[in-house]
Amino acid sequence: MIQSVRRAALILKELGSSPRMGVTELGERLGLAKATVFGLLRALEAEQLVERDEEAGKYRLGPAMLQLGNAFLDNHELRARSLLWAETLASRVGEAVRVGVLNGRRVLIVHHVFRPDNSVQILEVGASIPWHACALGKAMVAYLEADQRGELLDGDLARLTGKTVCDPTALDRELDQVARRGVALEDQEAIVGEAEIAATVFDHGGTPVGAIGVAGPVERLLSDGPSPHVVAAVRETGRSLSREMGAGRLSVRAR
Amino acid sequence: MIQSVRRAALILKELGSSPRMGVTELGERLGLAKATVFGLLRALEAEQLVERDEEAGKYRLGPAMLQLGNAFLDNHELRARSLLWAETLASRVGEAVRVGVLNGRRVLIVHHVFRPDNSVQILEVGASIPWHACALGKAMVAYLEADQRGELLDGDLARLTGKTVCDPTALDRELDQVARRGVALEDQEAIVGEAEIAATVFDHGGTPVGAIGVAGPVERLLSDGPSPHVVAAVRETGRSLSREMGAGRLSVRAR
DNA sequence: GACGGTGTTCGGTATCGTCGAACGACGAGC
DNA sequence: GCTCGTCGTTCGACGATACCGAACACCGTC
Repeated sequence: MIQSVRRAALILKELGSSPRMGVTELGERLGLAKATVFGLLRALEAEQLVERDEEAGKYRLGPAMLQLGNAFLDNHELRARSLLWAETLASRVGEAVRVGVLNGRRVLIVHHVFRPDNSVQILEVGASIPWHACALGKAMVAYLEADQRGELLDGDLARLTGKTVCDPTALDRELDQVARRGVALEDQEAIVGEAEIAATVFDHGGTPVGAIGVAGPVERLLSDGPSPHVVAAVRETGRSLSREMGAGRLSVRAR
Repeated sequence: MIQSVRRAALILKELGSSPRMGVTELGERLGLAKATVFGLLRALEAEQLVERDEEAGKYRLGPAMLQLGNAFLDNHELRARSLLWAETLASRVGEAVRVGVLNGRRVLIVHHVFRPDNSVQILEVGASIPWHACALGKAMVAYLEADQRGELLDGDLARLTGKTVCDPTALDRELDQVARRGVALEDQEAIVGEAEIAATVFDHGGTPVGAIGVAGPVERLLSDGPSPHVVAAVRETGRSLSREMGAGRLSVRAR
Protein backbone atom coordinates (compact mmCIF):
# COMPACT_ATOMS: atom_id res chain seq x y z
CA MET A 1 0.00 0.00 0.00
CA ILE A 2 1.66 3.19 -1.09
CA GLN A 3 1.95 5.30 2.01
CA SER A 4 1.89 8.78 0.55
CA VAL A 5 -1.08 8.06 -1.66
CA ARG A 6 -3.01 6.60 1.22
CA ARG A 7 -2.23 9.63 3.31
CA ALA A 8 -3.19 11.98 0.53
CA ALA A 9 -6.53 10.22 0.27
CA LEU A 10 -7.05 10.56 4.00
CA ILE A 11 -6.35 14.26 3.74
CA LEU A 12 -8.95 14.62 1.01
CA LYS A 13 -11.56 12.79 3.05
CA GLU A 14 -10.75 14.87 6.07
CA LEU A 15 -11.12 18.06 4.05
CA GLY A 16 -14.41 16.75 2.71
CA SER A 17 -15.86 16.30 6.16
CA SER A 18 -15.06 19.76 7.40
CA PRO A 19 -14.45 22.73 5.20
CA ARG A 20 -11.28 24.72 5.54
CA MET A 21 -8.55 23.18 7.63
CA GLY A 22 -5.02 24.23 8.33
CA VAL A 23 -1.82 22.25 8.07
CA THR A 24 -1.51 21.92 11.82
CA GLU A 25 -5.04 20.71 12.35
CA LEU A 26 -4.73 18.12 9.61
CA GLY A 27 -1.44 16.95 11.04
CA GLU A 28 -2.97 16.43 14.43
CA ARG A 29 -6.00 14.58 13.14
CA LEU A 30 -3.91 12.19 11.08
CA GLY A 31 -0.99 11.93 13.46
CA LEU A 32 1.51 13.26 10.93
CA ALA A 33 4.25 15.84 11.08
CA LYS A 34 3.31 19.27 9.80
CA ALA A 35 5.95 19.13 7.12
CA THR A 36 4.59 15.83 5.83
CA VAL A 37 1.08 17.16 5.55
CA PHE A 38 2.37 20.29 3.90
CA GLY A 39 4.20 18.30 1.26
CA LEU A 40 1.14 16.23 0.49
CA LEU A 41 -1.01 19.35 0.28
CA ARG A 42 1.45 20.91 -2.14
CA ALA A 43 1.19 17.96 -4.44
CA LEU A 44 -2.59 17.89 -4.21
CA GLU A 45 -2.78 21.61 -4.81
CA ALA A 46 -0.67 21.35 -7.94
CA GLU A 47 -3.27 18.96 -9.30
CA GLN A 48 -6.17 21.20 -8.24
CA LEU A 49 -7.46 18.52 -5.92
CA VAL A 50 -7.21 21.00 -3.09
CA GLU A 51 -7.28 24.80 -3.04
CA ARG A 52 -5.71 27.19 -0.62
CA ASP A 53 -7.81 29.96 0.77
CA GLU A 54 -5.55 32.98 0.47
CA GLU A 55 -5.53 35.31 3.44
CA ALA A 56 -6.45 32.48 5.79
CA GLY A 57 -3.91 29.91 4.69
CA LYS A 58 -6.52 27.23 5.13
CA TYR A 59 -7.05 24.46 2.63
CA ARG A 60 -10.23 23.10 1.10
CA LEU A 61 -11.17 20.68 -1.66
CA GLY A 62 -10.41 21.87 -5.17
CA PRO A 63 -12.40 22.06 -8.38
CA ALA A 64 -10.79 19.00 -9.93
CA MET A 65 -12.63 17.03 -7.28
CA LEU A 66 -15.96 18.06 -8.72
CA GLN A 67 -14.91 17.14 -12.23
CA LEU A 68 -13.79 13.71 -11.11
CA GLY A 69 -16.99 13.17 -9.17
CA ASN A 70 -18.88 14.02 -12.30
CA ALA A 71 -16.71 11.70 -14.34
CA PHE A 72 -17.57 8.92 -11.93
CA LEU A 73 -21.25 9.47 -12.63
CA ASP A 74 -20.72 9.61 -16.37
CA ASN A 75 -18.90 6.30 -16.33
CA HIS A 76 -21.34 4.59 -14.03
CA GLU A 77 -23.07 1.77 -15.84
CA LEU A 78 -26.01 1.34 -13.48
CA ARG A 79 -26.66 5.06 -13.47
CA ALA A 80 -26.54 5.30 -17.25
CA ARG A 81 -28.94 2.41 -17.69
CA SER A 82 -31.31 3.62 -15.00
CA LEU A 83 -31.87 7.13 -16.37
CA LEU A 84 -34.85 6.24 -18.52
CA TRP A 85 -36.34 3.69 -16.14
CA ALA A 86 -36.18 6.11 -13.25
CA GLU A 87 -37.87 8.83 -15.26
CA THR A 88 -40.66 6.48 -16.27
CA LEU A 89 -41.13 5.19 -12.75
CA ALA A 90 -41.31 8.69 -11.33
CA SER A 91 -44.04 9.80 -13.69
CA ARG A 92 -45.92 6.51 -13.23
CA VAL A 93 -46.20 6.84 -9.46
CA GLY A 94 -45.94 10.62 -9.15
CA GLU A 95 -43.16 10.51 -6.58
CA ALA A 96 -39.41 11.00 -6.41
CA VAL A 97 -37.15 8.13 -7.50
CA ARG A 98 -33.67 7.34 -6.23
CA VAL A 99 -31.03 4.93 -7.45
CA GLY A 100 -28.22 3.88 -5.12
CA VAL A 101 -25.26 1.57 -4.74
CA LEU A 102 -23.76 0.05 -1.62
CA ASN A 103 -20.52 1.69 -0.53
CA GLY A 104 -19.19 0.20 2.68
CA ARG A 105 -21.85 0.57 5.30
CA ARG A 106 -23.68 3.31 3.45
CA VAL A 107 -25.77 3.72 0.34
CA LEU A 108 -24.54 6.24 -2.20
CA ILE A 109 -27.22 7.94 -4.28
CA VAL A 110 -26.14 7.94 -7.92
CA HIS A 111 -29.35 9.15 -9.50
CA HIS A 112 -32.36 11.11 -8.35
CA VAL A 113 -35.50 12.12 -10.20
CA PHE A 114 -37.60 14.78 -8.56
CA ARG A 115 -41.21 14.24 -7.70
CA PRO A 116 -43.11 15.51 -10.77
CA ASP A 117 -44.88 18.37 -9.11
CA ASN A 118 -43.38 21.83 -9.12
CA SER A 119 -42.22 21.91 -5.53
CA VAL A 120 -38.66 22.87 -4.74
CA GLN A 121 -36.57 19.79 -3.98
CA ILE A 122 -32.91 19.33 -3.30
CA LEU A 123 -30.83 17.01 -5.42
CA GLU A 124 -29.56 14.08 -3.40
CA VAL A 125 -27.07 12.70 -5.90
CA GLY A 126 -23.81 12.19 -4.03
CA ALA A 127 -25.46 11.89 -0.65
CA SER A 128 -24.84 8.77 1.37
CA ILE A 129 -27.19 7.17 3.87
CA PRO A 130 -26.61 4.38 6.40
CA TRP A 131 -27.73 1.16 4.69
CA HIS A 132 -30.11 0.13 7.45
CA ALA A 133 -32.03 3.39 7.33
CA CYS A 134 -33.24 3.29 3.73
CA ALA A 135 -35.13 0.87 1.56
CA LEU A 136 -32.38 1.00 -1.07
CA GLY A 137 -29.86 -0.34 1.42
CA LYS A 138 -32.07 -3.09 2.73
CA ALA A 139 -32.95 -4.17 -0.80
CA MET A 140 -29.27 -4.76 -1.56
CA VAL A 141 -28.17 -6.28 1.74
CA ALA A 142 -31.04 -8.76 1.69
CA TYR A 143 -29.43 -10.49 -1.27
CA LEU A 144 -25.78 -10.43 -0.20
CA GLU A 145 -23.84 -13.54 0.82
CA ALA A 146 -24.45 -14.52 4.42
CA ASP A 147 -21.01 -13.43 5.63
CA GLN A 148 -21.22 -9.97 4.10
CA ARG A 149 -24.70 -9.58 5.47
CA GLY A 150 -23.46 -10.63 8.89
CA GLU A 151 -20.68 -8.07 8.78
CA LEU A 152 -23.08 -5.27 7.97
CA LEU A 153 -25.48 -6.35 10.71
CA ASP A 154 -22.68 -6.46 13.24
CA GLY A 155 -21.28 -2.97 12.87
CA ASP A 156 -22.88 0.04 14.45
CA LEU A 157 -26.42 0.84 13.35
CA ALA A 158 -27.02 4.48 14.12
CA ARG A 159 -30.43 5.72 15.19
CA LEU A 160 -31.54 8.54 12.90
CA THR A 161 -35.17 8.82 13.98
CA GLY A 162 -37.40 7.20 16.57
CA LYS A 163 -38.39 4.54 14.02
CA THR A 164 -34.92 3.51 12.84
CA VAL A 165 -34.46 -0.23 13.29
CA CYS A 166 -31.17 -0.65 15.13
CA ASP A 167 -31.53 -4.17 16.52
CA PRO A 168 -29.50 -6.69 14.45
CA THR A 169 -31.92 -9.54 15.07
CA ALA A 170 -34.95 -7.51 14.04
CA LEU A 171 -33.11 -6.22 10.98
CA ASP A 172 -32.05 -9.73 10.02
CA ARG A 173 -35.66 -10.87 10.16
CA GLU A 174 -36.74 -7.90 8.09
CA LEU A 175 -34.13 -8.71 5.45
CA ASP A 176 -35.53 -12.23 5.11
CA GLN A 177 -38.90 -10.68 4.55
CA VAL A 178 -37.47 -8.36 1.91
CA ALA A 179 -36.05 -11.34 0.03
CA ARG A 180 -39.42 -13.10 0.18
CA ARG A 181 -41.40 -10.08 -0.85
CA GLY A 182 -39.07 -8.81 -3.57
CA VAL A 183 -39.22 -5.22 -2.33
CA ALA A 184 -37.79 -3.42 0.69
CA LEU A 185 -39.70 -0.91 2.78
CA GLU A 186 -38.60 1.99 4.92
CA ASP A 187 -40.96 3.79 7.24
CA GLN A 188 -39.57 7.10 8.52
CA GLU A 189 -36.33 5.43 9.52
CA ALA A 190 -34.13 8.19 8.11
CA ILE A 191 -36.39 11.25 8.08
CA VAL A 192 -39.64 11.68 9.95
CA GLY A 193 -42.55 11.72 7.52
CA GLU A 194 -40.63 10.14 4.64
CA ALA A 195 -40.94 6.55 3.46
CA GLU A 196 -39.42 4.53 0.63
CA ILE A 197 -40.16 1.39 -1.36
CA ALA A 198 -37.24 -0.12 -3.27
CA ALA A 199 -36.28 -3.09 -5.41
CA THR A 200 -32.88 -4.67 -5.92
CA VAL A 201 -31.00 -4.51 -9.21
CA PHE A 202 -28.94 -7.60 -10.02
CA ASP A 203 -26.17 -8.20 -12.50
CA HIS A 204 -26.03 -11.19 -14.82
CA GLY A 205 -24.63 -13.37 -12.05
CA GLY A 206 -27.46 -12.64 -9.67
CA THR A 207 -25.43 -10.50 -7.27
CA PRO A 208 -26.95 -7.17 -6.28
CA VAL A 209 -25.27 -4.16 -7.86
CA GLY A 210 -27.69 -1.47 -6.77
CA ALA A 211 -31.26 -0.62 -6.00
CA ILE A 212 -34.00 1.65 -7.29
CA GLY A 213 -36.78 2.99 -5.17
CA VAL A 214 -39.62 5.45 -4.77
CA ALA A 215 -39.38 7.93 -1.92
CA GLY A 216 -42.14 10.14 -0.65
CA PRO A 217 -44.48 11.12 2.19
CA VAL A 218 -45.37 8.16 4.38
CA GLU A 219 -49.10 8.78 4.09
CA ARG A 220 -49.01 8.32 0.31
CA LEU A 221 -46.72 5.28 0.26
CA LEU A 222 -47.49 3.28 3.38
CA SER A 223 -50.93 4.18 4.67
CA ASP A 224 -52.74 0.92 5.32
CA GLY A 225 -49.73 -1.13 4.23
CA PRO A 226 -47.50 -0.45 1.23
CA SER A 227 -49.32 1.02 -1.74
CA PRO A 228 -49.88 -1.91 -4.13
CA HIS A 229 -49.60 0.36 -7.12
CA VAL A 230 -46.17 1.61 -6.12
CA VAL A 231 -44.94 -1.82 -5.06
CA ALA A 232 -45.88 -3.30 -8.42
CA ALA A 233 -44.24 -0.45 -10.35
CA VAL A 234 -41.03 -0.61 -8.32
CA ARG A 235 -40.80 -4.38 -8.60
CA GLU A 236 -41.27 -4.29 -12.36
CA THR A 237 -38.73 -1.52 -12.80
CA GLY A 238 -36.17 -3.40 -10.74
CA ARG A 239 -36.64 -6.49 -12.83
CA SER A 240 -36.36 -4.59 -16.10
CA LEU A 241 -33.22 -2.83 -14.97
CA SER A 242 -31.68 -6.09 -13.84
CA ARG A 243 -32.43 -7.64 -17.20
CA GLU A 244 -30.76 -4.70 -18.92
CA MET A 245 -27.67 -4.90 -16.74
CA GLY A 246 -27.40 -8.61 -17.41
CA ALA A 247 -28.03 -8.20 -21.09
CA GLY A 248 -25.17 -5.77 -21.39
CA ARG A 249 -22.81 -8.26 -19.84
CA LEU A 250 -24.01 -11.14 -21.95
CA SER A 251 -23.58 -9.28 -25.18
CA VAL A 252 -20.03 -8.44 -24.13
CA ARG A 253 -19.41 -12.10 -23.46
CA ALA A 254 -20.94 -13.16 -26.72
CA ARG A 255 -18.45 -11.14 -28.70
CA MET B 1 6.30 17.74 -5.39
CA ILE B 2 5.52 14.29 -4.09
CA GLN B 3 5.94 12.02 -7.04
CA SER B 4 3.56 9.22 -6.13
CA VAL B 5 0.74 11.58 -5.23
CA ARG B 6 1.16 13.47 -8.45
CA ARG B 7 1.10 10.24 -10.39
CA ALA B 8 -1.94 9.02 -8.52
CA ALA B 9 -3.73 12.24 -9.42
CA LEU B 10 -2.79 11.79 -13.06
CA ILE B 11 -4.21 8.28 -12.98
CA LEU B 12 -7.47 9.60 -11.57
CA LYS B 13 -7.75 12.23 -14.26
CA GLU B 14 -6.94 9.69 -16.93
CA LEU B 15 -9.62 7.37 -15.60
CA GLY B 16 -12.04 10.27 -15.56
CA SER B 17 -11.56 10.99 -19.22
CA SER B 18 -12.12 7.49 -20.45
CA PRO B 19 -14.04 4.90 -18.52
CA ARG B 20 -12.47 1.57 -17.78
CA MET B 21 -8.78 1.28 -18.40
CA GLY B 22 -6.30 -1.47 -17.75
CA VAL B 23 -2.97 -1.33 -16.00
CA THR B 24 -1.04 -1.63 -19.24
CA GLU B 25 -2.94 1.13 -21.00
CA LEU B 26 -2.50 3.51 -18.09
CA GLY B 27 1.18 2.68 -17.92
CA GLU B 28 1.64 3.53 -21.56
CA ARG B 29 -0.28 6.79 -21.38
CA LEU B 30 1.68 8.00 -18.40
CA GLY B 31 5.01 6.50 -19.33
CA LEU B 32 5.25 4.38 -16.19
CA ALA B 33 6.11 0.78 -15.52
CA LYS B 34 3.15 -1.53 -15.17
CA ALA B 35 4.14 -2.46 -11.64
CA THR B 36 4.24 1.19 -10.62
CA VAL B 37 0.77 1.87 -11.94
CA PHE B 38 -0.47 -1.27 -10.28
CA GLY B 39 0.85 -0.21 -6.91
CA LEU B 40 -0.77 3.21 -7.22
CA LEU B 41 -4.05 1.66 -8.25
CA ARG B 42 -3.93 -0.66 -5.27
CA ALA B 43 -3.60 2.27 -2.92
CA LEU B 44 -6.36 4.20 -4.65
CA GLU B 45 -8.59 1.16 -4.62
CA ALA B 46 -8.13 0.69 -0.89
CA GLU B 47 -9.48 4.20 -0.44
CA GLN B 48 -12.39 3.62 -2.81
CA LEU B 49 -11.09 6.29 -5.13
CA VAL B 50 -10.98 3.70 -7.90
CA GLU B 51 -12.90 0.48 -8.40
CA ARG B 52 -11.91 -2.64 -10.22
CA ASP B 53 -14.33 -4.12 -12.67
CA GLU B 54 -14.21 -7.82 -11.82
CA GLU B 55 -14.15 -10.17 -14.77
CA ALA B 56 -12.51 -7.56 -16.96
CA GLY B 57 -9.73 -6.47 -14.64
CA LYS B 58 -10.24 -2.90 -15.77
CA TYR B 59 -10.28 0.02 -13.41
CA ARG B 60 -12.66 2.95 -13.14
CA LEU B 61 -13.30 5.80 -10.73
CA GLY B 62 -14.73 4.77 -7.38
CA PRO B 63 -17.63 5.99 -5.29
CA ALA B 64 -15.51 7.98 -2.87
CA MET B 65 -14.87 10.30 -5.80
CA LEU B 66 -18.53 11.26 -5.96
CA GLN B 67 -18.68 11.92 -2.24
CA LEU B 68 -15.66 14.17 -2.43
CA GLY B 69 -17.07 16.00 -5.41
CA ASN B 70 -20.20 16.60 -3.43
CA ALA B 71 -18.21 17.72 -0.43
CA PHE B 72 -16.51 20.28 -2.65
CA LEU B 73 -19.89 21.71 -3.57
CA ASP B 74 -21.08 21.73 0.02
CA ASN B 75 -18.03 23.66 1.11
CA HIS B 76 -18.12 26.10 -1.76
CA GLU B 77 -18.82 29.59 -0.50
CA LEU B 78 -19.90 31.15 -3.77
CA ARG B 79 -22.23 28.28 -4.48
CA ALA B 80 -23.80 28.41 -1.03
CA ARG B 81 -24.41 32.12 -1.27
CA SER B 82 -25.73 31.96 -4.82
CA LEU B 83 -28.44 29.35 -4.23
CA LEU B 84 -31.17 31.84 -3.40
CA TRP B 85 -30.09 34.50 -5.85
CA ALA B 86 -29.97 32.03 -8.69
CA GLU B 87 -33.43 30.72 -7.88
CA THR B 88 -34.83 34.25 -7.82
CA LEU B 89 -33.10 35.21 -11.04
CA ALA B 90 -34.39 32.12 -12.83
CA SER B 91 -37.99 32.78 -11.94
CA ARG B 92 -37.62 36.47 -12.73
CA VAL B 93 -36.45 35.93 -16.30
CA GLY B 94 -37.98 32.50 -16.93
CA GLU B 95 -34.73 30.96 -18.11
CA ALA B 96 -32.03 28.65 -16.78
CA VAL B 97 -29.35 30.14 -14.55
CA ARG B 98 -25.76 28.97 -14.17
CA VAL B 99 -23.05 29.86 -11.69
CA GLY B 100 -19.43 29.13 -12.52
CA VAL B 101 -15.86 29.62 -11.40
CA LEU B 102 -12.67 29.86 -13.42
CA ASN B 103 -10.55 26.73 -13.30
CA GLY B 104 -7.48 26.98 -15.46
CA ARG B 105 -8.63 27.71 -18.98
CA ARG B 106 -12.14 26.44 -18.37
CA VAL B 107 -15.22 27.46 -16.46
CA LEU B 108 -16.56 24.96 -13.97
CA ILE B 109 -20.30 25.06 -13.38
CA VAL B 110 -20.97 24.91 -9.63
CA HIS B 111 -24.67 25.62 -9.66
CA HIS B 112 -27.47 25.31 -12.16
CA VAL B 113 -31.14 26.17 -11.88
CA PHE B 114 -33.39 24.74 -14.54
CA ARG B 115 -35.53 26.89 -16.73
CA PRO B 116 -38.86 27.07 -14.88
CA ASP B 117 -40.96 25.29 -17.44
CA ASN B 118 -41.48 21.58 -17.14
CA SER B 119 -39.21 20.53 -19.96
CA VAL B 120 -36.63 17.85 -19.35
CA GLN B 121 -33.19 19.41 -18.85
CA ILE B 122 -29.88 17.90 -17.91
CA LEU B 123 -28.03 19.12 -14.90
CA GLU B 124 -24.77 20.79 -15.85
CA VAL B 125 -23.19 21.03 -12.41
CA GLY B 126 -19.68 19.66 -12.71
CA ALA B 127 -19.41 20.37 -16.41
CA SER B 128 -16.56 22.53 -17.62
CA ILE B 129 -16.55 24.81 -20.64
CA PRO B 130 -13.69 26.66 -22.37
CA TRP B 131 -13.67 30.16 -20.91
CA HIS B 132 -13.85 31.95 -24.23
CA ALA B 133 -16.98 30.09 -25.30
CA CYS B 134 -19.33 31.16 -22.54
CA ALA B 135 -20.49 34.42 -21.04
CA LEU B 136 -19.53 33.25 -17.56
CA GLY B 137 -15.91 32.87 -18.60
CA LYS B 138 -15.72 36.21 -20.38
CA ALA B 139 -17.32 37.95 -17.41
CA MET B 140 -14.52 36.73 -15.17
CA VAL B 141 -11.57 37.13 -17.51
CA ALA B 142 -12.56 40.71 -18.34
CA TYR B 143 -11.70 41.71 -14.79
CA LEU B 144 -8.49 39.74 -14.30
CA GLU B 145 -5.06 41.35 -14.03
CA ALA B 146 -3.55 42.11 -17.42
CA ASP B 147 -0.95 39.34 -17.26
CA GLN B 148 -3.43 36.63 -16.36
CA ARG B 149 -5.75 37.85 -19.07
CA GLY B 150 -2.88 37.76 -21.52
CA GLU B 151 -2.04 34.20 -20.61
CA LEU B 152 -5.59 33.07 -21.19
CA LEU B 153 -5.76 34.90 -24.50
CA ASP B 154 -2.52 33.31 -25.64
CA GLY B 155 -3.33 29.65 -25.16
CA ASP B 156 -5.39 27.69 -27.62
CA LEU B 157 -8.94 28.87 -28.16
CA ALA B 158 -10.87 25.94 -29.52
CA ARG B 159 -13.66 26.43 -32.03
CA LEU B 160 -16.83 24.79 -30.76
CA THR B 161 -19.31 26.22 -33.24
CA GLY B 162 -19.17 28.45 -36.28
CA LYS B 163 -19.67 31.50 -34.09
CA THR B 164 -16.98 30.81 -31.49
CA VAL B 165 -14.60 33.76 -31.25
CA CYS B 166 -11.11 32.29 -31.53
CA ASP B 167 -9.09 35.36 -32.49
CA PRO B 168 -7.13 36.76 -29.51
CA THR B 169 -7.37 40.35 -30.73
CA ALA B 170 -11.10 40.20 -31.27
CA LEU B 171 -11.58 38.54 -27.90
CA ASP B 172 -9.44 41.12 -26.19
CA ARG B 173 -11.57 43.87 -27.65
CA GLU B 174 -14.71 42.06 -26.57
CA LEU B 175 -13.39 41.77 -23.01
CA ASP B 176 -12.89 45.53 -22.85
CA GLN B 177 -16.46 45.93 -23.92
CA VAL B 178 -17.60 43.51 -21.21
CA ALA B 179 -15.83 45.58 -18.57
CA ARG B 180 -17.48 48.74 -19.86
CA ARG B 181 -20.92 47.22 -20.13
CA GLY B 182 -20.87 45.28 -16.86
CA VAL B 183 -22.24 42.11 -18.45
CA ALA B 184 -20.79 39.53 -20.82
CA LEU B 185 -22.63 38.07 -23.79
CA GLU B 186 -22.31 34.82 -25.63
CA ASP B 187 -24.04 34.17 -28.91
CA GLN B 188 -24.09 30.49 -29.88
CA GLU B 189 -20.38 30.22 -29.28
CA ALA B 190 -20.61 26.90 -27.42
CA ILE B 191 -23.85 25.37 -28.67
CA VAL B 192 -25.80 26.40 -31.76
CA GLY B 193 -29.04 28.09 -30.76
CA GLU B 194 -27.98 28.80 -27.18
CA ALA B 195 -26.95 32.19 -25.80
CA GLU B 196 -25.97 33.48 -22.38
CA ILE B 197 -25.82 36.77 -20.51
CA ALA B 198 -23.61 36.84 -17.42
CA ALA B 199 -22.31 39.16 -14.72
CA THR B 200 -19.13 38.91 -12.68
CA VAL B 201 -19.11 38.19 -8.95
CA PHE B 202 -16.34 39.92 -7.00
CA ASP B 203 -14.95 39.34 -3.55
CA HIS B 204 -14.31 42.08 -1.05
CA GLY B 205 -11.02 42.96 -2.72
CA GLY B 206 -12.57 43.48 -6.13
CA THR B 207 -11.09 40.38 -7.73
CA PRO B 208 -13.49 38.17 -9.65
CA VAL B 209 -14.33 34.91 -7.89
CA GLY B 210 -17.06 33.68 -10.18
CA ALA B 211 -19.91 34.62 -12.45
CA ILE B 212 -23.65 34.16 -12.65
CA GLY B 213 -25.58 34.12 -15.87
CA VAL B 214 -28.79 33.36 -17.68
CA ALA B 215 -28.65 30.80 -20.47
CA GLY B 216 -31.32 30.11 -23.02
CA PRO B 217 -32.43 30.13 -26.65
CA VAL B 218 -30.75 32.87 -28.64
CA GLU B 219 -34.05 34.21 -29.97
CA ARG B 220 -35.30 34.97 -26.47
CA LEU B 221 -32.06 36.49 -25.12
CA LEU B 222 -30.38 38.25 -28.03
CA SER B 223 -32.95 39.01 -30.72
CA ASP B 224 -32.47 42.66 -31.65
CA GLY B 225 -29.63 43.07 -29.18
CA PRO B 226 -29.46 41.72 -25.65
CA SER B 227 -32.81 41.67 -23.88
CA PRO B 228 -32.77 44.74 -21.59
CA HIS B 229 -34.92 42.96 -19.04
CA VAL B 230 -32.50 40.06 -18.69
CA VAL B 231 -29.43 42.30 -18.74
CA ALA B 232 -30.81 44.39 -15.89
CA ALA B 233 -31.75 41.35 -13.83
CA VAL B 234 -28.37 39.70 -14.32
CA ARG B 235 -26.45 42.85 -13.53
CA GLU B 236 -28.39 43.42 -10.33
CA THR B 237 -28.00 39.83 -9.21
CA GLY B 238 -24.26 39.94 -9.81
CA ARG B 239 -23.96 43.07 -7.74
CA SER B 240 -26.03 41.65 -4.90
CA LEU B 241 -24.02 38.47 -4.85
CA SER B 242 -20.77 40.39 -4.85
CA ARG B 243 -21.97 42.44 -1.94
CA GLU B 244 -22.83 39.29 -0.05
CA MET B 245 -19.46 37.68 -0.75
CA GLY B 246 -17.73 40.82 0.41
CA ALA B 247 -19.96 41.20 3.42
CA GLY B 248 -19.11 37.73 4.56
CA ARG B 249 -15.44 38.55 4.47
CA LEU B 250 -15.84 41.83 6.19
CA SER B 251 -17.80 40.38 9.06
CA VAL B 252 -15.09 37.76 9.48
CA ARG B 253 -12.51 40.51 9.60
CA ALA B 254 -14.52 42.54 12.05
CA ARG B 255 -14.50 39.77 14.63
C1' DG C 1 7.63 44.45 22.05
C1' DA C 2 7.44 39.66 23.37
C1' DC C 3 4.61 35.84 22.84
C1' DG C 4 1.91 31.93 20.96
C1' DG C 5 0.09 30.55 16.97
C1' DT C 6 0.25 29.93 12.15
C1' DG C 7 2.25 28.16 7.41
C1' DT C 8 6.64 27.30 5.42
C1' DT C 9 11.65 25.88 4.45
C1' DC C 10 15.67 22.94 5.08
C1' DG C 11 18.72 18.77 5.19
C1' DG C 12 19.98 14.10 6.67
C1' DT C 13 18.39 9.40 7.18
C1' DA C 14 16.32 5.30 6.25
C1' DT C 15 12.21 4.20 4.51
C1' DC C 16 9.61 3.34 0.74
C1' DG C 17 8.28 3.54 -4.00
C1' DT C 18 10.10 2.29 -8.37
C1' DC C 19 11.52 -0.69 -12.01
C1' DG C 20 12.57 -4.95 -14.86
C1' DA C 21 11.81 -9.44 -15.17
C1' DA C 22 9.27 -13.44 -14.31
C1' DC C 23 4.69 -15.66 -13.21
C1' DG C 24 -0.07 -17.38 -14.02
C1' DA C 25 -4.33 -16.94 -16.28
C1' DC C 26 -7.21 -15.90 -19.86
C1' DG C 27 -8.74 -15.68 -24.73
C1' DA C 28 -7.65 -15.65 -29.78
C1' DG C 29 -6.05 -17.70 -33.76
C1' DC C 30 -3.84 -20.53 -37.08
C1' DG D 1 -6.30 -28.29 -29.11
C1' DC D 2 -2.26 -26.47 -28.77
C1' DT D 3 0.32 -22.29 -28.95
C1' DC D 4 1.02 -17.80 -28.84
C1' DG D 5 0.13 -13.14 -27.30
C1' DT D 6 -1.55 -10.22 -23.88
C1' DC D 7 -3.31 -9.09 -19.77
C1' DG D 8 -3.02 -8.30 -14.54
C1' DT D 9 -0.17 -9.60 -10.90
C1' DT D 10 4.00 -10.82 -7.85
C1' DC D 11 8.79 -10.59 -6.50
C1' DG D 12 13.27 -8.62 -5.11
C1' DA D 13 16.87 -5.34 -5.18
C1' DC D 14 18.35 -0.83 -6.05
C1' DG D 15 18.50 3.95 -4.94
C1' DA D 16 15.83 7.74 -5.38
C1' DT D 17 12.65 10.03 -2.42
C1' DA D 18 9.31 11.00 0.95
C1' DC D 19 9.49 11.53 5.84
C1' DC D 20 10.59 13.81 10.08
C1' DG D 21 12.45 17.29 13.56
C1' DA D 22 14.04 21.53 14.02
C1' DA D 23 14.51 26.07 12.63
C1' DC D 24 12.46 30.02 10.02
C1' DA D 25 9.21 33.79 8.82
C1' DC D 26 4.94 35.72 9.50
C1' DC D 27 0.75 37.33 11.64
C1' DG D 28 -2.33 38.93 15.28
C1' DT D 29 -2.78 39.20 20.45
C1' DC D 30 -1.98 40.09 24.96
